[in-house]
Amino acid sequence: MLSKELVAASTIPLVLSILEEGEDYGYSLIQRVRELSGGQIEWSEGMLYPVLHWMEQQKIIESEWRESEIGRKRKYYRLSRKGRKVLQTEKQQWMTVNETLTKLWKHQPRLT
Amino acid sequence: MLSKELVAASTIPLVLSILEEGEDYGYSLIQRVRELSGGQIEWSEGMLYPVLHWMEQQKIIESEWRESEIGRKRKYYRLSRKGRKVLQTEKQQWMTVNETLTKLWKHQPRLT
DNA sequence: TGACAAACCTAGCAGCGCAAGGCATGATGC
DNA sequence: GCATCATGCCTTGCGCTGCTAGGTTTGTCA
Repeated sequence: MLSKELVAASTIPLVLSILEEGEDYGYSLIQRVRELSGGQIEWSEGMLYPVLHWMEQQKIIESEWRESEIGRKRKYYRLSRKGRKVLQTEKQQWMTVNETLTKLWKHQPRLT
Repeated sequence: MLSKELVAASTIPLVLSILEEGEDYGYSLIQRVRELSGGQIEWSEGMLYPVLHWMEQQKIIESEWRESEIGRKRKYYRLSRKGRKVLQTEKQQWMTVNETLTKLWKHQPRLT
């Protein structure tokens, strides 16, 4: 189980990154993330839906109610133009931290 | 400037990783992180000191007041045995998320 | 017909991040 | 001799927000 801080930090980048590959809906996002992470990342609906609403309000994603092939209604989300930009800066930020950590992890620890 | 979520998620891994290389004190940690990140990560004292206290209380780091060579008192921190274990799981968690994101970023976005 | 999975929603409040403010001391400059 | 800056540590308090817990609807399968 991941720390809640790490979950908080990665939720938006993950949602944006998945939507970059094509539209998707909430319930499915939860499962995609579980699969992609090999079961390590477990989102609850209660945390995801509010995030999606916030992201839509910020206009970084757009939604559309549609009937799926199997006859069930779903709210599909896709990236907006602004969302693509946000994703770029999120990527950048993530990589900054990642590089800082990686730099430290490459060192052999000093012997003291 | 990094998002506060990302700062929250990376603080403990960063502190532990720096201390893995050898003991250090609070004020210096702030500067080390600034340098390591090329000025991207800016910790405030108000957020760091409480974290250090919490970490000490959890016994993942240990502290010792010492007079530095230049005659100023400093509180030096070092990793405990438990801290090394925590660092391992933190690393693992970080890499899990990083790999999930990297996996997504490698794809060419589908054309829709 | 009732039980489960799929799919979505939100009120409410516990908990905590950190801005803001405080203290002490050494060095530097004039 | 005294003001100012950099170094170095500490904590209170409260504004914000994450997410638990609870809810609804619809389709399907036995």
